[in-house]
Amino acid sequence: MGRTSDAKEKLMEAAWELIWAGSYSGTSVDQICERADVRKGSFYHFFASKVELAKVALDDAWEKHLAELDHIFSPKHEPLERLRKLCEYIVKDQRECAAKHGRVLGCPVHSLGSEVSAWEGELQTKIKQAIARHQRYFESALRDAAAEGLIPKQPNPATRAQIASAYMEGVLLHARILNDLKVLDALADGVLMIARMSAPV
Amino acid sequence: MGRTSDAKEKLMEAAWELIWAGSYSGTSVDQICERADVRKGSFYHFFASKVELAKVALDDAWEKHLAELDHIFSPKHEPLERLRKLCEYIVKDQRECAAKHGRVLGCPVHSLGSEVSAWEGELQTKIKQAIARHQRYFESALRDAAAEGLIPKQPNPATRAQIASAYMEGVLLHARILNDLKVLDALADGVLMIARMSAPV
DNA sequence: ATTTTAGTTGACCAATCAGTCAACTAAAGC
DNA sequence: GCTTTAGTTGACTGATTGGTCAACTAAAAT
Repeated sequence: MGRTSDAKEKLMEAAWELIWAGSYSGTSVDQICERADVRKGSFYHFFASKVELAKVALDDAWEKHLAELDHIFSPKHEPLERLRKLCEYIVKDQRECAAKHGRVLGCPVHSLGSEVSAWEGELQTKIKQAIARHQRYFESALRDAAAEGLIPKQPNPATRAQIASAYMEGVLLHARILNDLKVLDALADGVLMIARMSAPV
Repeated sequence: MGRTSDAKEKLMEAAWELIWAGSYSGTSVDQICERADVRKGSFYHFFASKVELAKVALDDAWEKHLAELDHIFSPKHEPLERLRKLCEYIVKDQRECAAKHGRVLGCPVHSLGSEVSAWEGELQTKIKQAIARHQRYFESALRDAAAEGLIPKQPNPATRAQIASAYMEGVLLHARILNDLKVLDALADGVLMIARMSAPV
């Protein structure tokens, strides 16, 4: 079946890292090719366009993240322990990326999502789906926590999940802009405080 | 002193709107000029570079926002009322921008800040300053609220301000990516819940 | 009214952009 | 070992990028 190659994987990895560290518009196809050590002809052999590569790279990264989420949010862990584990995983991941790239990168889905929010197409759809699914993990854990009497029934798990995930996104964005890992130290406590807080008076 | 002109203001407004609606890298000098109905030569008569214009436009927008913040966070309002007023102002502003641009835009400082986070220079400095100052308004109101016994002493105002402002950023980012004004409906309640929550057990 | 000076214009630049293509190469399957 | 076919290459395109400049224009100051 002709010769084999790892150029596709190298391109995906290079693209994802460059877009994550910088931005989609600010990353050129030439840069991606140079980083992947692949010629441009090969790029367009594997991908129809730059945005097509972004889509495939996002898919790939999200699938890997999903596997991790399923592990973290396994019902074998106590509900609130799941949230704590998620925070620890994210902080660990941010630390590793910061060590690798020399700066804090934050959440790739939200960085890319914010930049291309005005577009229409599959990339936008994938990003929205990822955010919605991520929130569902939160909601599930919080519903279990409420059912087990670990947290108040009000605000309800859906509302709480929205607040907690928005907070988490905010912290990651903050850490990226300030390029400061210390911002992440408070993440787990903050999420758990939100998870346990009671409804307004 | 030679002829006068409003080209500088027109360029600043056009640039700010285009960058806010889209992104810095995705907005070209030609686009900015076309929108402002100004020729490129005039652009470089007033601004040394594209990034220079972004800096001045950010300064301008931030100064206008600061005036609004001083009004909202006036001690003549009750501490928690200040936070509610801020939320209402932000939601109102987002509604107006959405009506004007046909989509929810979120916070311009954070969108730009996230995109250019890897850069160094004055633009980056200005963005970090704006975020820090914004958080200080939160902290001041929360400290007053704690002093007046309106909210628990723990978590302390600084921690609470970090959580509340990160949450707010997260909600705005969420609203932008999902392009949905409904996301903002819960903002005020969420901020006030965080303002009133008690420390973890 | 004339000089001064701030602002305007459109042609221009080298570099870079995303994307194309025909010729070429090497490995897999037979 | 030959054929098939997937992958590689580098030169190429036209459009766009940020930025320059000398000639020009009009209003303010004298």
